[in-house]
Amino acid sequence: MAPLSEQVRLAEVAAVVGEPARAAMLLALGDGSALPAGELAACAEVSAATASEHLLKMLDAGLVRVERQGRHRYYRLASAEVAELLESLMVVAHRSPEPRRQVRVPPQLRTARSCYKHLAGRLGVAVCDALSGRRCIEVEEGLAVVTAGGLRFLEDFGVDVTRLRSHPATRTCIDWSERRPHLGGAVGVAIHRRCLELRWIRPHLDSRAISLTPAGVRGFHAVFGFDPARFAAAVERLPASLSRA
Amino acid sequence: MAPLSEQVRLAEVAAVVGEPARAAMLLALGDGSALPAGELAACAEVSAATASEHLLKMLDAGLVRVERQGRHRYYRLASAEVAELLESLMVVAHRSPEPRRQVRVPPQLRTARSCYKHLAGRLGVAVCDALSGRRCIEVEEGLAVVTAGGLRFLEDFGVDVTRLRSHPATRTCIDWSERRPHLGGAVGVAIHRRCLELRWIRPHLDSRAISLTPAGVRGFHAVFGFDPARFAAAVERLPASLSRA
DNA sequence: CCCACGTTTCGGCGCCGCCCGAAGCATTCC
DNA sequence: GGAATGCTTCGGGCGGCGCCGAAACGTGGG
Repeated sequence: MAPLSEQVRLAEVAAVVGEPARAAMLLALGDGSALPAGELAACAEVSAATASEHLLKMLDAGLVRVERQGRHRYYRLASAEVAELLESLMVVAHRSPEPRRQVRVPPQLRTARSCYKHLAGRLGVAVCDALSGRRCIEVEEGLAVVTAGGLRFLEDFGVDVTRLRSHPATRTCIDWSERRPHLGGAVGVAIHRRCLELRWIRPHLDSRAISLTPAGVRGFHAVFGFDPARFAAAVERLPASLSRA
Repeated sequence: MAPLSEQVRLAEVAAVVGEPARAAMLLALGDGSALPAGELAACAEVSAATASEHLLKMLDAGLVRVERQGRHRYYRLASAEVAELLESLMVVAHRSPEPRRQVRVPPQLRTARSCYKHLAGRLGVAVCDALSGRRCIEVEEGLAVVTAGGLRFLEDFGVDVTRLRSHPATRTCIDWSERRPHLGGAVGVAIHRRCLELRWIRPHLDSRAISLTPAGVRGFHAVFGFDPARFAAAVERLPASLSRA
């Protein structure tokens, strides 16, 4: 009955995440961006003092890192492992029955969002499906293997595939809102980056949601075959000033 | 700032896990076995009444399932996703700096343990390394691809490889105690099952730790090339009555 | 049928941790 | 230098949650 320390530490980490204000902050950092303490306080809807305490605890628990920049302190997730932990929690949380209350995923998040460094939500799943349908990838539980045709496709799309030739596999994650897999790992990250480069997508400032630009609608139609109407809800309607570079 | 419901539920799930007694119970169930409420109370070192409350909360949160058998109630993890969540937590918990206190992983667990349905700990990592060294698998971040030689090796070992021919890749997990990858996914499960079949390993009753049988020592030496002395600490010293079938 | 046992429900106690306002540092801007 | 800004530290209040013993419930055994 010895194994104490491991249990204790697991519980400690979970307890740190398991506080609404802290969870809100972690989710705000979920796409890997760095935010100053004040903004995180606003995300969690608590005072600066309270937020500071929470941030200290998350630092101690190894969930976040901080770097000073002038009189700001920018916090970000400590590692990709923490992002994975958050995803694992989302999967379980979204499936949990929880008697009455029905879950409502905010439509913006559900349509398209970033998951650390790759695409998720309906858009992420659609990309995965499109590649799978064109035999660019073979999807099975937890991972996807890029085919020879997939290599050419990705190269045409503008992704650097040199590393991919020797290691043609990549991870997939279960998408918590869609309950279907989307591409993660190196390939998922590369596609996400390429979409940003092409300005097909634009992350929101205040959440992990993603907008499609008009160019993105055309591009996803031309390259992946998406019905332009399918992601109409995600087409950017905000002035560019409200979006990230 | 709308996305409330998702945050709330994530925090709820994490809070349920983030309580020492509940975490202890979850870890006791971590290998997928089913245990009655009373035994879980003992694992967590709380009264039956307290344990019952905890179990109710974990049921509500969708972390565990229960089935009645006579006057016992057997609890088990609700799904593989919950097991993955626990692993994610272990990874973060084990890496977290946490000022002074140094982590002590119980040696039994560190040497060999099961992780839901596959091998972990030093033994799990050693199997992964051995396969990798013999070019049976190509390991990269988050996954491993089985080579043609690997297919033959696994077939000789007695694993059913029919499905593997068309889908030659499998997941890897970061081992929280070794900080190195071990095999998960279908291949990891198959190897674990085969080792059980051959009676090379025997799970403990009271934790996820695993013993090697004398046959296991010989077998791992013959097939995977392990130094027999390397896992001497894990060789079963208990009477068989204390081990699971 | 009654008792033994495993489990859950109830009531009440005690502590931990979340919260905020105010004060204390640090940094930048004028 | 002084004032404004961003963040942290301190002190105290309050609510919630985990804990247990006792009692209720349900099942199986004699």
